Amino acid sequence: MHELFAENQPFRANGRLWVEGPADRFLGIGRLELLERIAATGSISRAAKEMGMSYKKAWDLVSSMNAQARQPLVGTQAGGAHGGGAVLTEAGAQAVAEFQAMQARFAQFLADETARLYQ
Amino acid sequence: MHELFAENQPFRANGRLWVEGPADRFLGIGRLELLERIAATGSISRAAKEMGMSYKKAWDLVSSMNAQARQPLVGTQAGGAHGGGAVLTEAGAQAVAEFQAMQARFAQFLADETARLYQ
DNA sequence: ACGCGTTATATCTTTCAAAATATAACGCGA
DNA sequence: TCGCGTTATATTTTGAAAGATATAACGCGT
Repeated sequence: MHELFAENQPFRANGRLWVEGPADRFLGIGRLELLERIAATGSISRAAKEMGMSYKKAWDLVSSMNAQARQPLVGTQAGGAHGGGAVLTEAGAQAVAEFQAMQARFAQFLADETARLYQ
Repeated sequence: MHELFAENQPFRANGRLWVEGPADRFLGIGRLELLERIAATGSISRAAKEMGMSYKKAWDLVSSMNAQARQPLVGTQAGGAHGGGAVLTEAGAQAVAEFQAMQARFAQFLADETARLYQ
């Protein structure tokens, strides 16, 4: 039994993980979910609505990611069938997959650190 | 060479790590530094001043930590020689040491993840 | 030509956390 | 007894981020 963090294990390690570029944040858990929902819905506005996020905020995030990546993560079309839409590019799909994996390793790290509090 | 995160390695993994209790945050990088400076200066107010933090904010953090820990991390005295002061308890010193170690492992994790972006 | 739903963008408003300010209490030493 | 620097606490102010609102542009289908 550990002295500092004992009694019903109420403490746990937690954290946030992201990838940052020279100036701005590039990818985090919120941007990841946004990309996932854009892929699922084919629309920035629908993805934003699903997340309870304003369209402006979602668009700003997409703009930030597209500006920083060598190739855009999201392709957009204004106007056209159904008014337009957005799709994940190949680079976007790759970014999603890589950050999902990074996030999974981070979850394991946090679980290990929480266990260590009581070892 | 990696396709997504290439060219002069401008991207890096970064993050924040903390220990949280049932209700509130318990220990993070800011609280750690505050504890370290309290230990060094023997005073909440001096520690706060060194960090460019208001005394109130520092006191709130100390209060939060002391309330959540089984034993207080910081002992305080109002009044007395030099007006009073604050010291790190044994539990406080232990918490500092443990979180420093956790933070070091996290730094290694982040370095590994940054390297992986370009592997 | 017009309507529709979307992207694209600017501006205004709100909210909320951080900071600033103020005041009391404490207890030793001069 | 008074001053000092500290802890302890409440209240007010500020500022930045988030959200809301407004408007334009786009291009396909009817």
